[in-house]
Formats: sequence, structure tokens, C-alpha cells
Amino acid sequence: MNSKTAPALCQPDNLGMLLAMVRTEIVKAVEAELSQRGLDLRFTQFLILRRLDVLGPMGASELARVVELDGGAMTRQLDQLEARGVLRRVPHEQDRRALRIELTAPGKVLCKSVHECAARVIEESQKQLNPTERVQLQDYLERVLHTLRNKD
Amino acid sequence: MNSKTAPALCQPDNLGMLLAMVRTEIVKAVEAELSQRGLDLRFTQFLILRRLDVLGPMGASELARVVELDGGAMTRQLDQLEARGVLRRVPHEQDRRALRIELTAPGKVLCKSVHECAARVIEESQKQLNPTERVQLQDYLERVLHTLRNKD
DNA sequence: ATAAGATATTTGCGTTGACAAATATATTTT
DNA sequence: AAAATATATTTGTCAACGCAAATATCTTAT
Repeated sequence: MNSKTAPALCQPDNLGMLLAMVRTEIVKAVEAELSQRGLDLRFTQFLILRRLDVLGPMGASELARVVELDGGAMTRQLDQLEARGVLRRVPHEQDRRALRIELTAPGKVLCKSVHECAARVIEESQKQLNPTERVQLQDYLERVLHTLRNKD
Repeated sequence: MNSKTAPALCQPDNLGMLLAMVRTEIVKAVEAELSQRGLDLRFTQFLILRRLDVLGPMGASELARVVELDGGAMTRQLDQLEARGVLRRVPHEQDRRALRIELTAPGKVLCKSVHECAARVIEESQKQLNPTERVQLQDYLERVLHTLRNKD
């Protein structure tokens, strides 16, 4: 009785599961690549730094919204990243409630290599897709996302 | 200074982030739909029950592999689902280490309505994609997944 | 037959993230 | 101007997950 389970049975049978699997693999691949280079950063942290680098300094809440993270979780990530010296919490000038989160110089350097690293992994993962297909994939996902968010 | 931040700046700039967002939205949508019908089930639990229903009884480890869940996490999910009476841990006949996880009759009933519910949400989410595009989306994602798993 | 190694399940531990409450400050209403 | 309301950040709490260790059992090599 050494017949293997049919491979088809291990396939996801719905989009939700497929997405979960792909996402998990990308996160794992990026994190593996990062740690291989001695860059000890989680995927979430990569997203935070990257966002700051691309968009420039911003408040913690806005940053949380942009990376789709809960405000509380953001506070703790900021604690870690600040302790590590890659970003700074600067008090907002007009609004004393708010902060301005900004990358430090070392933070920017880190961000650059991390981004290259992650970009390579993500690029790699799409190796079997030609340029047209890549654009389509992005487009389809964005449409699905839009539909879900404007549930109508 | 009431100019809104450009919408483009809130867009994901890489596939990883986009996937994470879509997945999150699908999970939220499915869970919302479920709880709306009084079906109190998490997305992970839905996947577990669904897998059991589709594939039939199997060991906990195999089930964990199939739904991409850690063994320890599976044990705890099984605890909950068993306490709830939707599945059973039956000792394996030949292998005294192993279990046979099987749905109970109520479990099957639950699974049916849950699946219909989730399928509807997932179907809905792809409303803006025509049949060809849906097939392509699935295909592209599977190819990306395959590439990631056989990293070469 | 015994020892070594592999596999199934469970449990302990640390981390992460969501949700809600607390606090401080801004904004709007009356 | 005081009160009500809204927003930014932080903290507490809880559930879920991954990883590693523990235990039991099976399998393979010697």
C-alpha cells in the first residue's frame, strides 16, 4: 500500500487558501533571505521601514493604516525599531498628541539593502510569469481587493 | 492644508504586500459572513473542517501539513473542534502513535453550510473578474507558489 | 534482539497581532 | 469658554502561531 496521496488533494481548493499559502511562502522566503545576510528583520518590519522610506516621515497612526497594522502593534514595532536605532520618534510640531516617525541615516542604509533583498525574492518568485502575466496578476489582485473593500 | 494624501501612496508596492492585503480581506469577509449567520468559526477552523470533508479522515500531522499549520497549533485547534463536537480523535488501528481525525455527523452538517458561505464570499470577491481571468489568477498564483517551493 | 533513528502527538514558551481601555491633546458644538 | 466629541498614542489582555522539547511508538540497521 505505498501509493502516494494524489498530489491534487494537497492543492488549495479556494482562492483564500491559495493566497494564504503564497503569502506565507513569500514571507518565509524574504525572511530567510534577510537572515542569510545577517539582516535580522521581520517581514512586517521590512514593510514599515520601506513605507517610511518611500513616503517619508509620518505619524504612527497613518503609518499603521498604510501597512495595515493595528495601532497597538505599531507602537511595539516602533519600540523595537527605535531601540535598534533605525528610526526616531520626533514630537509633532503643531500637534502635541502626535509623532513624526522618521528613518535615521543608518535606518535608510538598512532599508536600502533590505529592499533590494526583498525585491530580488519577489522578483524570483515571479520567474515563471512573463511580463504580461505579472501585470495581469497584479491587476487581478487589485481588482479583487477593491471588490472586497467596497463590498457591493 | 486639506489636501488628501495621494491614493497611490496607499497602494502596496510589492506582491507580498498585495497578497497580504487580499488575504486579510478575504479572511475578514469570510469570518464576518460566518458570524453573521451565527456560525462561530475562524478561517483556520473552516480550512481544517473543509479539508477533512474533502479528503476524508486523516492523521493530525498530515492534516497540519495540508492546511499549512504547525503541529502544535493543530493540536490546539483539534482540542477546540473536538470539544465542540464537530470532529473526533480516533486512535489509529495499526499505529498507536497516530490518530485518525474524522468529522462527526454534526461536523459534516456544519461544514456544508460553512463551505457554502465561504464559497459565496470568495465567489463575490472575484466578481470583477471574468471566467478567463479567474482561471489565470489561480494559475499565476499556483505558478508563483510552485516557484517559491522549489526555489530554483 | 537491541540500539539508533524516524515519526505522531502533545506541551511549554516566546512573539505577534487584534481589540478595547486609558491618557493626552485637538476640534467642534453649544 | 465649557462641554462634548474626535484623534494620536500607549498599555493591558487574549488568542493564535511557530519553534523546540518531551513522550510514545514505530522502523531500520546492526
